[in-house]
Amino acid sequence: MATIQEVAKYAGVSVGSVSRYLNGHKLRPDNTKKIEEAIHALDYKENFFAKGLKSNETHSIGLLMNNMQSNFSASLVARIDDVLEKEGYTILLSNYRDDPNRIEQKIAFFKSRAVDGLIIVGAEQSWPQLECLKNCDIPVISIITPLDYSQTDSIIVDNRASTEKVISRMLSLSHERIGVIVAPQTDYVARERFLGILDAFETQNKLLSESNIYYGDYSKDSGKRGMAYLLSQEVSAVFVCNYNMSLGALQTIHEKQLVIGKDISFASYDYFDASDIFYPKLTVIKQPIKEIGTLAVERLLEKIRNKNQLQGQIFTLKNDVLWRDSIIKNPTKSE
Amino acid sequence: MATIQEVAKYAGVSVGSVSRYLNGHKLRPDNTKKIEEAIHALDYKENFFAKGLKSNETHSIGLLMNNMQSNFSASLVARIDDVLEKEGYTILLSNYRDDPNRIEQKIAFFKSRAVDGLIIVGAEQSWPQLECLKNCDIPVISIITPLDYSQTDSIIVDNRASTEKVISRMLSLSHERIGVIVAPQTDYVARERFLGILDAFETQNKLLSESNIYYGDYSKDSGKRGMAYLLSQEVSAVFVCNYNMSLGALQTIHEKQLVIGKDISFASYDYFDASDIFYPKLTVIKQPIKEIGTLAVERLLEKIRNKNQLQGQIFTLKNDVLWRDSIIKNPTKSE
DNA sequence: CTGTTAGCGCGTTCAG
DNA sequence: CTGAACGCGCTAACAG
Repeated sequence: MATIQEVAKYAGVSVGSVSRYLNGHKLRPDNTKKIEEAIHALDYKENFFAKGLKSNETHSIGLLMNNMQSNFSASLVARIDDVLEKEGYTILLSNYRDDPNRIEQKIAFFKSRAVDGLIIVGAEQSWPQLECLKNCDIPVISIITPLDYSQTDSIIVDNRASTEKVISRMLSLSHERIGVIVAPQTDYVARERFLGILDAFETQNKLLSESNIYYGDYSKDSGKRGMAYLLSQEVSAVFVCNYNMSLGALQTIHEKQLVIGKDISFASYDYFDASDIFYPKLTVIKQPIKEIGTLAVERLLEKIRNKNQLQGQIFTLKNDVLWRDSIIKNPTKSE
Repeated sequence: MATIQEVAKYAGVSVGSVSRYLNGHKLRPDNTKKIEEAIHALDYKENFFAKGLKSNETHSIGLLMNNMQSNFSASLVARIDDVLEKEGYTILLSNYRDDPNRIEQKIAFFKSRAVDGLIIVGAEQSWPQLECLKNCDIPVISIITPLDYSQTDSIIVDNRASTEKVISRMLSLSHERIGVIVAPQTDYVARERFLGILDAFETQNKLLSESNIYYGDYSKDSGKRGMAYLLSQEVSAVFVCNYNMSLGALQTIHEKQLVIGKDISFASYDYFDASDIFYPKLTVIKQPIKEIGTLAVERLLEKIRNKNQLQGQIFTLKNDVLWRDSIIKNPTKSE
């Protein structure tokens, strides 16, 4: 690898001139030309380490995912990569698998790699392991969950409002026994989505019976069990609060040979490839992944440029509801 | 950030001793103790750049994905991350979206970031943009497709044999009109899978009619059209060669209100979450993702330690076939 | 075993 | 506008 010194010697100028050339300063045309030739001839490439030693910048950001197994995760990573790439940045990726201890360790690890910023997906404010973000010297963006640290931006979606919409519609279609499979209420998004469900019932002055609520644990298996339980409660419509559990719920429905959009109405949170291959297609709440990714990167880079001086903000984006025929009017109710 | 010099001064020893301590050399117990205290008191952290300037190592590897939208991709990334993490390495991730030009550019980019090695997923030998791998100074592992460069390892699966198994079974179950949706034959995996199909027919002395082959383009939409076409050919069983096209095929099946495992037999290449939620579950060829990821990382690290001296090899892993009841005996044929 | 010191490649002073 | 020299933090080679 050619160094700046070699380029200088080859070009017959000083290293200072080469450095200035590389950093966009103007210098004598003949020198400029000689340097350009030298760089080309020697195939000079800047040295990442030497540069970083001075600038303390890597032009890379750390991306901490809570999991990697959903359409949401995969699309988000892809989007962030796309946007970042255009700015000459790259992703350091890691998956903390919903484990607060791992997240702490990974944050430290990324810092030791001198990332210029951090994007964290799905971290809970309540985790004590996040203390290290309190006085973090690099910019941090939280996605999915709001994090209340003075410098940290949060990008979230209207979990509550969008869930409310779907349940409202079910109620409007005369479903009186609506079953819901919810996630553990220890988590922010789980709570918000549940609140949206309650909002809908309240607005329409209806009551959600406790026996029509199944508390799952995010796993597909709990979705499966939940749906079996709810069917035993003779619900006519079901809403599932997350992707994995909806897979399990669908499995139960199919095993029992029930037909969605006929025997039962169904909707769930989170779009996935397969939501479109059923007939009818499934009604789902679709998060604006591209917008989330774009905004996250834009804000992060802005903070990097401002040396992390910007005050933390919360951005709330709107989900899309894909209305399909998996929800129908309750057939047991006539007008 | 405290430096090694400050630690040395605080501990009352020389920088050399501190450096040696940090690198695991033995030194006088009293000095060891003083240094440890100093490191703790000053909260010393090694400087990534200074270290790299000497060692030329980043303990990071570049991971180049062809896409990020399948279960396969997501699981592979997660696995590689897991295995790498234990060794103190991290992933630089990028997605070249099946674009040879982007791959070339990304390789250069990663090299400029001084990655210690490269894992490339799904690159085709025929791409001229891959020339840069010919005399690559860092280790390279190719996943999915074999790459014939002297230093490059390839980790592939038995596309051909596993496809052959599935088609053979369909033939054994008296299916005479088997439809297949295949991918463009410009790509390695597409060719292998197609060859597996042909193998099965040949072995059983049967003929695959050209009119029962649909050439898709990997897209879901082509799968949709392909299935509609094949149904018009009155096939009794269908095999789809990749994930996206199988989604489209399933959509058509459902739209036409056909029941898999009754009206039609179905199988496809690549496992996905939703393959399990149908009733019956879908027969799929499942790639050994974890083994692929583990082996890739192991070989890569081995090559890094050997300074890329190891001769390139091809490793072929075996797919798993998940046999489910989506394939049945051809009901129109009696014994 | 320990201390000293010369670079690694670059940016940024200075003095010219 | 240019060139020389220093220092970023660390390792390794050498001398003690």
